[in-house]
Amino acid sequence: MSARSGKPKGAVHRNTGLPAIVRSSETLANVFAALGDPTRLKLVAVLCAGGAFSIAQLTANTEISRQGVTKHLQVLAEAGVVRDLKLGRERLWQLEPGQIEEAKRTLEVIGREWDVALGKLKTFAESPQ
Amino acid sequence: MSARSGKPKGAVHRNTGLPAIVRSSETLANVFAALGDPTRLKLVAVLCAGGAFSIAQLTANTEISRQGVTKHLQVLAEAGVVRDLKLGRERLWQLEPGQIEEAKRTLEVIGREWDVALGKLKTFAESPQ
DNA sequence: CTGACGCGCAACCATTCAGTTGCCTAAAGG
DNA sequence: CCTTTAGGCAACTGAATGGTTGCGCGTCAG
Repeated sequence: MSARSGKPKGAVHRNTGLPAIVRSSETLANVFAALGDPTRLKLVAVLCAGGAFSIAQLTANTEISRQGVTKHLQVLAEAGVVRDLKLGRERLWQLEPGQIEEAKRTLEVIGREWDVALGKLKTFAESPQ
Repeated sequence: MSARSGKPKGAVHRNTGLPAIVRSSETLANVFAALGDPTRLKLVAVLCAGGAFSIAQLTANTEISRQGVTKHLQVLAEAGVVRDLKLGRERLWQLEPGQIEEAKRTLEVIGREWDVALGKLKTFAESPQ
């Protein structure tokens, strides 16, 4: 902080570039955080192969206990990445690709924005004087 | 763990579907985890606007101390999302979009895989017999 | 030279997190 | 009925995380 002077932090979310990245950063960060664990990433990988799987089935693919898997699934559910549906005495889990789609779009925006910035830098460097 | 017994974890990464998602899940999860924090997400959003920023500049946009920002930048750097270059007594940070691109591709694969699975389910449900 | 600035290192604290174990409930099935 | 199977709830532990403060070191400017 110190003597860096003013810069009213509203400057971050102009409507110029990076649009909803900052706005809903909470929700979005939740999605990324949910995917930011090897075990959960594997769970998602299994679930995206289609269908709905029970906790016991999902546990069979991991090295951890059933309760551990349950906790991970809850994290994914709170981030809106998966959804559960009860069936008899089982609880089946399936992917809910909405939030993943949103996260993907964010990464696209970041990459695009970066490319544009590079282009501007280039033209600036090439401009005479 | 309990009755988890053997299970040669090679069964997880068949080459059947979900390709490199599982293989380099460590690295990939690191990238997602790095993006899975509001402060870091904002840092990335600022950095993707182009150019290289010093720590002091980046700190001005957040509510936390300079050391806090430094730590976050280190996390991002270890995930390969940003890169630093020393210049005089300053240390400038810029985006390194390679890993972000990789992460984006992963999300694309997940979505596509899911769509394919839905399609199969549909045709199966519609098939006679 | 001297002071201010930008930054790194290390210690420290509180909170969260991943994972476990133990026990309890409920649905099937013989 | 009794037993098995799938899962939920709660408590607990160790490790990681986010954040802070204090201090020391190089670098630039007057």
